Amino acid sequence: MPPKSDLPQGTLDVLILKIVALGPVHGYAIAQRLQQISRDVVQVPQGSLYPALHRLENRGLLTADWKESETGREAKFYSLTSKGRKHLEAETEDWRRLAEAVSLILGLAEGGVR
Amino acid sequence: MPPKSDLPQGTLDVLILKIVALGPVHGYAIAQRLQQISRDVVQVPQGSLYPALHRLENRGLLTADWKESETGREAKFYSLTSKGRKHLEAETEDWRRLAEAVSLILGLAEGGVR
DNA sequence: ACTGATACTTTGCGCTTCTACACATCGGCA
DNA sequence: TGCCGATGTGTAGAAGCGCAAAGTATCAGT
Repeated sequence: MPPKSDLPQGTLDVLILKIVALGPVHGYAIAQRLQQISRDVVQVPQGSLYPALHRLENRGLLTADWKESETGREAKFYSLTSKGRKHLEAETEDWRRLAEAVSLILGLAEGGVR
Repeated sequence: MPPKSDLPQGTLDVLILKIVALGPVHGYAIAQRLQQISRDVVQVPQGSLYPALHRLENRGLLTADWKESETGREAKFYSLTSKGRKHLEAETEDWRRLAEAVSLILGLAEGGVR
């Protein structure tokens, strides 16, 4: 079981947007899914999750509605706005480019740059 | 030419350590190499670079010596300590695990989790 | 009656990054 | 001679973000 990693600043937003993009979900479920899919590498504390959700809602990337959850309890279900969808695409592209660049650098051999 | 991406928190340290690991270099050259290798994806402002270097030095991961640079000017050359080398290995491993997890999540299809 | 899981909220701390400066030397060019 | 860009290091202020911690509430199982 791999130990968890703290999330770099800005990464949480993209992950949340992506999960929400798969269909309306409430906050608690988002954290569970992230943890589950990443096999415990990504663990989102509530103190990080809910402020992030409010942030995204204030930016107009998410909308929220109170509905009944699967367990019969009231929960806030988040959906992606069209603005959020565009943002997700851009952020995803950014991540890909960055991840490629970082991997390139970290993969450098002792020889240096040629 | 791809637009630059802002670096997520903590990523800068690993990149710096990696460049320094290839051989002693001064700060200015570190920024140049990062930008060059990443094809302008990674651009390190001086206001981010030097505080990061001091931070790493204070943590005992880097040591600094004033030497004459290639152009004949005085410059601070940074070297990796053994502690820094261990740290770099651990951080690199962390990055790999995280990048894999994030890519996994961002690569999810509309179908959701099975 | 108690514990654990579900579900949301808020506060305060600490850290990092960015923008914007400031300072200094050197080479090239008009 | 005067100016500008590149080289090279540095600081100050502001803004953002993630995390720990604590609080609130309901529900299922023991």
